[in-house]
Amino acid sequence: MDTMTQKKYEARAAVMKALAHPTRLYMVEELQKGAQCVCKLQELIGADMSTVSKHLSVLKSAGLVYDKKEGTTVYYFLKMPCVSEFISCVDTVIQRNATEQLEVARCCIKGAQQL
Amino acid sequence: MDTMTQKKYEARAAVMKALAHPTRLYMVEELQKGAQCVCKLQELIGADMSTVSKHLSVLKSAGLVYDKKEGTTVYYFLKMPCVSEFISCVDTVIQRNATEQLEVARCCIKGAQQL
DNA sequence: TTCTTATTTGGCAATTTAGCAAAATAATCA
DNA sequence: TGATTATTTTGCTAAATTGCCAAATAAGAA
Repeated sequence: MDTMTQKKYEARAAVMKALAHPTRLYMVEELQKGAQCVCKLQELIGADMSTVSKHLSVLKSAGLVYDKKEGTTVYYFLKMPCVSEFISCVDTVIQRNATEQLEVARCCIKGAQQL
Repeated sequence: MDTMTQKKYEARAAVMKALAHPTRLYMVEELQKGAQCVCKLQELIGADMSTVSKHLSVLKSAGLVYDKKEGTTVYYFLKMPCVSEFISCVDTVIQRNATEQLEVARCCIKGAQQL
């Protein structure tokens, strides 16, 4: 694999990594509805303010959000027009996995037919 | 955030995590072209066989691939119909980031206009 | 200027992840 | 059966990630 190709996968992985956390996925979905300040996100998430801020900076480094300061308040905006389809894809995988699991249970585990 | 909602984001993050590695993204893209045995993937990737095997098991645990044994050879198959769009979305983000960076350079850094 | 509010940064411990090497499995072949 | 090939598992160490706390910044209000 040449260097260019390697760089390509590293770049993709960097974006994926930024999204690979429950809290950050939640943030992304909230921000899809509209911009929010850090304080509001903290309220929704319920973690330490510094934790929320750090998660936002991870998303920002990956270029998934940008921020805008108004007074002392910082608003974060999502810049990922394809989020919906993106998340739908992930949900499709999850749903298929669940379905498969269920089928295995139904046919192979006694007492699971009625599930 | 209720438990159900939390579970949802954790499930999504688990899938994302499985994809958040250059090697695994490469594997996914190779498998999109068609099933491959571990040996072939190792050859393409050039890492230790055990490393390749472990990456594949991560993808498998996330339900992104399944495997089929033929003799001593194990073939891996991708089961993620939406991969293409998924990766396109990531690439879109990367490209926009690159474009923005370039614009910043052009307008704000002396000697960068000709880029 | 000092106080207050909103946010970011630095430090640190706990957990997770990555990748190699060696040992364990599994299936086929001689 | 013993040898061979393909793959997985285990053990280990190094590196990265997470989240809280405390300290540092930044902007506006008193």
